Amino acid sequence: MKTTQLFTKTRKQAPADEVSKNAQLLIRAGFIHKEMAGVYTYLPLGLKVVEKIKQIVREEMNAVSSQELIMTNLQSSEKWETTGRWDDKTVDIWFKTRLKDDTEIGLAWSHEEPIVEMLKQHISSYKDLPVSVYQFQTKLRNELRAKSGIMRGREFVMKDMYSICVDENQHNDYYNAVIEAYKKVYDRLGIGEDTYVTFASGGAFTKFSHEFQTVCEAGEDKIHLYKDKKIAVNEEVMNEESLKSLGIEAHDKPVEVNCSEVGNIFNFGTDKSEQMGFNFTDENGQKQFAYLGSYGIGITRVMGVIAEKFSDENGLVWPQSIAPYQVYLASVGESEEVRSATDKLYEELMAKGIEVLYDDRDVRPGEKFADADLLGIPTRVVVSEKTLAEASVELKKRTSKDVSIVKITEVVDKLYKSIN
RNA sequence: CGGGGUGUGGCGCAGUUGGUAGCGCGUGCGGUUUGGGACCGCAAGGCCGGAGGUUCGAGUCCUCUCACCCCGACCA
Repeated sequence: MKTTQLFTKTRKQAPADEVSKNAQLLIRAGFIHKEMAGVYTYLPLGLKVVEKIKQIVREEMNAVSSQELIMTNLQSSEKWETTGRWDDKTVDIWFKTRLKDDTEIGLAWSHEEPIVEMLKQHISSYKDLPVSVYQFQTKLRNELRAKSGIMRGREFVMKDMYSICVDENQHNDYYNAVIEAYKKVYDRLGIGEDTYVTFASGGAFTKFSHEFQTVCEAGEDKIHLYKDKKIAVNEEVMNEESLKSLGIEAHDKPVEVNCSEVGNIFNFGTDKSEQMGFNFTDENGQKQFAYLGSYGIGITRVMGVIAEKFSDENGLVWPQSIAPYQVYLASVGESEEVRSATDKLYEELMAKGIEVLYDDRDVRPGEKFADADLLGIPTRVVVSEKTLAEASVELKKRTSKDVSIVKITEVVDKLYKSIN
């Protein structure tokens, strides 16, 4: 992609109505556009990042034999009434609307009840199990107060997965496999080291849930880390009873850190299937209640967390795995020689399948460098008369100040190897 | 939802005691520039969130309303 063709330009100033770092940077860099409080459009650059995050999640969910589908955003009230969660007093973030015939319907803030109802109709035998399905869907939540840019919006993209197992062992095995799959996801997203499996409230259905909390100054949660025991506990469940059940003693001293919840998984056991009448026939012809699990990852929130965590005073700093482009190619000086050499390099990089953003604008070098930094592209390649005099180009990592000189004949291979 | 704050060209802001809007960035054209967001000139672009009111006259005062931001509460 050439900068002159790319939809959206960067801007020097962030809009006054954004305070959170992630939104300021993402807006300045042209990744997102604010529609209203807590509601953002994902522009071409932002969409690329979202899709890359989704693809990593997709690969890891497929690896635990889950199958992708997509549910609807319009939901009937019936499905939620069986669990008592249609009530606005129980779930206070519902967006509700009406059909022309006055039927009240809800806009999806979660898909748990609808998906269980749907699965019920397709599963009747132990031979159908275990099953796991997932989707990437837009969730709509009528939050009283949106905040923190894309980290807590009223409309956001979430991966939610649901597993159905025949018994506790099968279920626990799967649940643990998902925990491992989640760890792989966060590793690949570059936040593995700072992401902790955390004990948290399980809400209405389970005593505890597991959250994946990423250390982040802008996060809304506070967790207590017991590093020696490798246990993290959400502040919301810090009480004697839960600490005792986790084997934490009085002399264990935790470290408190701000975190953002990037994933949350629930072990429902058979509670939910009993409530919703989800059963299947076992080998003996007996009706059994299914074991259910639910597993979420906030796709757009993860993007916000990464934008917050890795950015510096010059802008965004994307991990290579989710950067919108791998290489920022910039020509310095507008001589015919520089121009044609850069054009040629651009074509060669493209031919190798390297995602490159070519800054082909006729602007001063400083502006190109500033934009390369703001956009957070991992590698910057500069072609100028100076470098061409030595048949070379400059290479610079976004995360480093060092500039290396590479022969122009070798740069494509070198980049290809560093990316693949 | 409680408390606080802000709405003026695309963005960031200024606008004195009310006298029918100004700056920077950005944009277009011309020119000089070209290694960390250059500079000169010209130009386009706003009825001041919306409605009502006071007044000879309202961006400036009053009322209502909408939107947005922050703190808190909330976050199965």
